[in-house]
Amino acid sequence: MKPETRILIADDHPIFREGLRKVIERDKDLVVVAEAEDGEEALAQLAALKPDVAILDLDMPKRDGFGVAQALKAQAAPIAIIFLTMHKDEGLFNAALDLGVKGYVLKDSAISDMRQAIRAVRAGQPFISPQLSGYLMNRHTRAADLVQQKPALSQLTPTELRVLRLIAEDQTTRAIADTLCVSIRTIETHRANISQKLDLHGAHALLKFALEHKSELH
Amino acid sequence: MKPETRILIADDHPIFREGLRKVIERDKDLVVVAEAEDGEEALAQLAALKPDVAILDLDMPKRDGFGVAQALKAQAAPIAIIFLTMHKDEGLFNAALDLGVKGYVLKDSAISDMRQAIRAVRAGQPFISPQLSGYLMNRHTRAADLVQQKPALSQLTPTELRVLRLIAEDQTTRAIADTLCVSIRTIETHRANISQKLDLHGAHALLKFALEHKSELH
DNA sequence: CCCTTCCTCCGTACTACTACCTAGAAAAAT
DNA sequence: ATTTTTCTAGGTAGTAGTACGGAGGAAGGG
Repeated sequence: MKPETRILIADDHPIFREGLRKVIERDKDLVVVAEAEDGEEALAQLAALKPDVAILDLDMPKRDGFGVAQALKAQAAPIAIIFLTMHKDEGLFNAALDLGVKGYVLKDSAISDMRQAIRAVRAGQPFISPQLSGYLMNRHTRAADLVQQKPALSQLTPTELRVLRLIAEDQTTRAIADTLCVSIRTIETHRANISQKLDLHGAHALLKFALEHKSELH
Repeated sequence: MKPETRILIADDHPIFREGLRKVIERDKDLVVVAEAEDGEEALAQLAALKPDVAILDLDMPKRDGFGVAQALKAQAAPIAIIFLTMHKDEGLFNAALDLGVKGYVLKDSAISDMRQAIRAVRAGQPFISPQLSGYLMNRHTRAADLVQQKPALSQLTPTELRVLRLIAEDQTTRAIADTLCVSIRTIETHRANISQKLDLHGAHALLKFALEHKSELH
């Protein structure tokens, strides 16, 4: 068997690459199979060698790490991506997450964190440098629910909460009625009451709300 | 002036406390002013000394770290809290965040991360051990779209993408038609084509999809 | 005991969207 | 120059959900 993880490092500073390689290869099962000094070279190497993990500097000539990630994404290549950057840029960070990048490591903490990061993304787990955890908390928590505590889900009755959970699972009113073994009309009443309590109006307001607050419903 | 940060360590293992103290006090401006071996003692010390940061083990006799944090919260004490734990427990983690705890460090990475964590929470910033970043992502985005890769938005035509964006903004078919100055029927056709291309079926599948992939539509 | 809350169910009208279908004009690709 | 794609628009039908309305029974606290 061969449980080793094959890695590409893309960064335009040779010294940095060398240092990172040394750090990574302290672990015997992590192998750096390629280095690249710009985005084009990285893509070529990635296509040729199909490594398991790509460590991409965001600041590179020709094509930056972001561009490389987009290309990989477009190819649907099964390569886990770790972004490496000096800058704590929230916009870039969010864009990276939206792209599906699971690893985001600050160069400051690369020495201590990179090996853990590689193992994490290899296992499909995300790994975010803790200095950026604030950004992560800002996502979706768009100040709305952090500033004003949750919009009073507490005023809902147990049954209403249950219905709301099922709505969040994209169940139709009929399906919910079957699940709870009650009439459709009952569920419709619950929907109406929930909407009224939460001040929701319009065609899909309830579904939208349920989807957005899914995680608070469990 | 006195820019030093005063710290309390609460953990029931004396050797661990000693080790952590050594690590922390490598930095001259970080001072461990108190140690406690259980929750009661921690609360007493906190009340007496009013340190800036409390590092609380979750697993302690008499009153665990969670209980101490709740008590501090109730007193509205201006003490930043860092939870320290061996366990990767998602429920506990979420409960901690809901309590307002900003620092959450795994014991594994305490040696390398703790000093950064102290500085972060001292500045009001969160610090989450990266091994837990997955939990953080689960909190508001159920991570569904990060795990599976994108279902080919590329096969949509420009107009279809435009319509999809407006759907994601919760616009009704009529509103979209008005915005684009075309007939409602045209938008309905677009919706039908988009749904077909993305293999979406059911009442609100399109809206749900649009909401979940909002970030990829810009 | 009364009153409130909660859960249950129904009627009617209306809106929004889906699910099929056809079809013409313009633009792009071949 | 012909074919294909894209955008446009419509017909007809059905489903899902909203927006009102009303009503009975069960549980619990005053």
